[in-house]
Amino acid sequence: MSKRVEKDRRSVKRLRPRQIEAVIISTVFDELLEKGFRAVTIESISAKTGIAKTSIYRRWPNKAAMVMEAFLFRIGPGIEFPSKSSYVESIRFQMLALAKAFRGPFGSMIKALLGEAQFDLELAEAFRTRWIGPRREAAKEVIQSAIRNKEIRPDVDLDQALDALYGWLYYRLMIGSGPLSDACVRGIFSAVLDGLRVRQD
Amino acid sequence: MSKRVEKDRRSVKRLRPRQIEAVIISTVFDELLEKGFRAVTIESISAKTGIAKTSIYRRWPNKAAMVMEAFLFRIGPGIEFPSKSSYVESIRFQMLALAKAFRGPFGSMIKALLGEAQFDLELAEAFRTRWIGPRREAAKEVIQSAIRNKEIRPDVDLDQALDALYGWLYYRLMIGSGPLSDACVRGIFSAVLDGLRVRQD
DNA sequence: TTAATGAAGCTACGCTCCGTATCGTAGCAT
DNA sequence: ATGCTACGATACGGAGCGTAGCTTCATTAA
Repeated sequence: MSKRVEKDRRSVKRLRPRQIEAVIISTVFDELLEKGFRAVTIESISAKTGIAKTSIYRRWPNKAAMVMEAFLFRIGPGIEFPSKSSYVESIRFQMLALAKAFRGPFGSMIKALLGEAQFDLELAEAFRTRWIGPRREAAKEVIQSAIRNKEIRPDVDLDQALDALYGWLYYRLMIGSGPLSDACVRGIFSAVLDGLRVRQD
Repeated sequence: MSKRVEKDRRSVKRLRPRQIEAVIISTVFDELLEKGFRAVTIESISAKTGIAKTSIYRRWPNKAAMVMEAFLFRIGPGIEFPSKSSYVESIRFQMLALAKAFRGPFGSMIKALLGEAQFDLELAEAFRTRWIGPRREAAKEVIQSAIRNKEIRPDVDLDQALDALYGWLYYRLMIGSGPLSDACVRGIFSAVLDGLRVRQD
């Protein structure tokens, strides 16, 4: 317990503010991966890093905010839309990549953050504005391009189109009603693109 | 604090096991509505009802299980599919009713339970098998009827169809990316039914 | 009627984590 | 050299968890 403190009594003894931020964020991220959201506590991070609890509370109001910061810092810009032969194809590939990410530790983090966000208004807001928002904007642009390119109907609402396309991914992630396999992505993607209804040709 | 205990020292003094179950479930439900999931604790329910904490722990292993029981007991069978001129119409109306329910306290409970389920395997399992599962089965039957009636394409996977139709509802509930208004339901429903893609007629 | 038994109540405990306050002091800038 | 700022240490009160030991009551069976 707090090996660092013992070891550093002589040499370092005290970290610079900038270092503290970085050390905490990286430790939080690692602990998140290794032990999950519930196991990460302010106290455990303080103990693990040797940084005083008070120093953590000086930066973040609570655990959720701290974890969110670590999450966003490490995740970076997210998953891009690759260039493909068509915009629809680009969306399909991005969705496959997102589903793949959802299957791993990244998915676990989203699960936990979104779960916790149900009880924490600020976290929910942060999740919306800092994670969901930017990604929706990027996706909207691609869809608009697809509309201009006459691949997608021009009369659909962009937000509604996004929810129709991506909603089920989060639904399956949270509920676990089915796999997030490539086959599923392809199936649902084409179902939504082409419609469930029998054609009245 | 524990007015009941004082008051009943003479007359009732001790509840029967059956009564205890009922009193707890109904109190949990009310508190859930009034104060939300996080504010409901085993200790607060014990204090409110005057029933000993130990008696609660004799019945449920933890708060989540207790809350789930209260939720299911009061909610009952859920929202039915009404008879309409077509099966697709029936689904549309049921979805409108579900969205309406999601807008109220019932939606808050789903939010909280599903949020908590991200951290509690047993609760997640209970949520899947006792809430999601039965409703999916009912929906599948309607979709199968719709397929037999040639309203919906026969080549779609039932689970995938369900996720395409309903995923966004849970997504919006959890993330709050947009309203759950009737207009939205109509928009997304018809988008998924008819497809986002431009027809290649 | 009386004893046994099962279940409730009561109390108290140890634990973890929260979030805050206080205080001495190290590191940096001037 | 001197001050300012931020860190580390420590301590605290509080909530809530889940468990244990014990007493008390209601029901049932002898």
